Amino acid sequence: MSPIELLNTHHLRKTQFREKVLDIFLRHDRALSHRDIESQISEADRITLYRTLRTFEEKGLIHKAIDGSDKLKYALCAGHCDVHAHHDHHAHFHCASCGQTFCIDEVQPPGIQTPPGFVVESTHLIFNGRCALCAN
Amino acid sequence: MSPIELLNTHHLRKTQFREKVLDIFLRHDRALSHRDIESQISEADRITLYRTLRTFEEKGLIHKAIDGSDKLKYALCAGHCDVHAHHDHHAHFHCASCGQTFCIDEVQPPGIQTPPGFVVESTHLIFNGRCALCAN
DNA sequence: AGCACACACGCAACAATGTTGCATTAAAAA
DNA sequence: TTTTTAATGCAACATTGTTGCGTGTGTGCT
Repeated sequence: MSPIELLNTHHLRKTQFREKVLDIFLRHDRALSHRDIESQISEADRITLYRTLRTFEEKGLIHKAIDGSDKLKYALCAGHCDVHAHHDHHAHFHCASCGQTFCIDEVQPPGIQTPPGFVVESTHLIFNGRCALCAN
Repeated sequence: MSPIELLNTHHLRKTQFREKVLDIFLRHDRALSHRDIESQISEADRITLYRTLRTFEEKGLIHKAIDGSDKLKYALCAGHCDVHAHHDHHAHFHCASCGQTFCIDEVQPPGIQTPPGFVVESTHLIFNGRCALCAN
């Protein structure tokens, strides 16, 4: 999947900036923070990036990757997200050492016994620890 | 458990400010953000609160309650945390409507099959949805 | 009780992160 | 190509978090 294809299928205008951002996501198989992305685009405009990420999330290209760190991160949706709802029920692994966040698609969050009256809309499962590189 | 007892058992100095903060935690059975606490103390000093919360977390009185919102929250430890390690493997429910976060002690996070080399140190399970009050 | 020491507090200054408004520019439609 | 619509870039501002330092307060000691 190329940046342009992604923009087309999600009915978004094709701009240089958006293509750059998507290209970065496609080249990294993990969740990225605002800073991660900004530092990889020369002469990136902070504000435009904030708005680009918000738009991408609203249109279902990316979703928030909740990893338990204080930083908000985003990851490319695996294709089953759309405009109406994110199906972000998958798990994330956050490395406490290098700060990187990886998507763990294999693990399914458990069912819930919430108190009566509570309605669950999405579930997040976070594993915190050390990645293969930092564990040694 | 009273504020003073908590400070004593954790070997912390008893100050007015700390007692106020602990009193707020004891009166609310849920995770609180910096803002939540600040707004309940008249003439609270932002910086002192940051340092108080950090100290409380280091000494094992409170722990970070990761709820998937962009805000960092803290909740009182249930007694099994200490100076050396937080046993924060329990689940949190975050209401998307009112923003409140509740601890769900009954649910146990599942085991993991992480990629080889990855070491898990803690697990967080977050349920996002609507609480009993907001669901109607 | 009084004293000394360590620590907590409160303030200032700064750094990082996120938001809003508006004029300009670029993409899509006519 | 022209018109229309949306994205961009900049300024200004709001919020959140950090660091340094002088002052005040709690605690242990004599």
